Amino acid sequence: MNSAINNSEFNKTIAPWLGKTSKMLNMYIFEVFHKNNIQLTKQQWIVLKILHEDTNGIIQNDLACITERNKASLTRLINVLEKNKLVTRVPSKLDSRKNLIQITEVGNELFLKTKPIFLKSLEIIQNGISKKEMNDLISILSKIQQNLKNQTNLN
Amino acid sequence: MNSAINNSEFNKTIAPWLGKTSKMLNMYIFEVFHKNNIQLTKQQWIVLKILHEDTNGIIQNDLACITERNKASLTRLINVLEKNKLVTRVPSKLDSRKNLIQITEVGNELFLKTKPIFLKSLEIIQNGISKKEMNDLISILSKIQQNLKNQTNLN
DNA sequence: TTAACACAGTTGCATATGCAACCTTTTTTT
DNA sequence: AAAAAAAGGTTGCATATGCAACTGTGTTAA
Repeated sequence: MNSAINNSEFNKTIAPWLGKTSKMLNMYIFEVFHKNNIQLTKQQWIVLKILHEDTNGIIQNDLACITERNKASLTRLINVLEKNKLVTRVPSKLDSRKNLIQITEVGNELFLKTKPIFLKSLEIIQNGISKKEMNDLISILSKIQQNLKNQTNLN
Repeated sequence: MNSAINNSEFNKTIAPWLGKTSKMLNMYIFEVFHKNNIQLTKQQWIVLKILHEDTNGIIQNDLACITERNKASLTRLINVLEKNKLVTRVPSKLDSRKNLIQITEVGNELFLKTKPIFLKSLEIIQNGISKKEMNDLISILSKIQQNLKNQTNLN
């Protein structure tokens, strides 16, 4: 049970920090939503956010691209959201392959209700971290993302 | 498809950066392993790493704690690893509730084979990031983790 | 000592996610 | 125009993960 002191090579890399912090954040958001009787995951929330900002609707492939998941994952995410009446699939009239995903009124209301809660929660967990540190953090993560993109594209 | 320019409040928080970078990293590691014909996920690798360092074996609850997941998740992670002959469940003789999870020889060999590959991959994606930046990053993530812990503990 | 409690693991149910294969429909090639 | 290729979605199969409920075992309190 002694995981405290561990200065191995591995633990000086981002790998253990990134995954763990990200998981903790997801759980925290889920918990906050839960306490407020909101049945949403962070992932679902982000999809709602995007759809809230573009009420014309977005086709699944684009939504997958924007939210950084593959289309199969997005299909299922939309399935859940549709099951919960938060979004609808509207078949495109111009191209019958496409679905336009639109946020419903219920979805929109839920989003507006959760937005301040979500942002407030993020504020709390960024407590004690300066604006500069936040910018640094984002800047470094950007670099890492860029490196990751370069790696996965080449070959 | 235009997700490029987006300076909303939300995008200045860690939320979108953390999740995305973490996911990209997991996928990258999986891809690297795949290319080297290694059937392992990053999560599995980390469990192997811990078991490699403690060949006496570790009981599931402790392993869950060390790897920051709940015991149900760990059970299934171990199921996969056991299925693939990389670890074994050894029932404790002192307390028949407990299982000691031990790495097998096959698991150990696989771990040793993958370790340099893993570390090399991390080096690559940390390319262009100074030691100071890495330390800053880890320090900030530590703070965030601490905040998250405080939040989830208090009620 | 027996009843209550605590601990270790597993399982059901749910979400999230990726890859590969597949079906339709549209676009491009020939 | 017919064949080939590409695009948009869905589905099967797999892993990862959490919560809550449950089983079995050990420890404590009455």
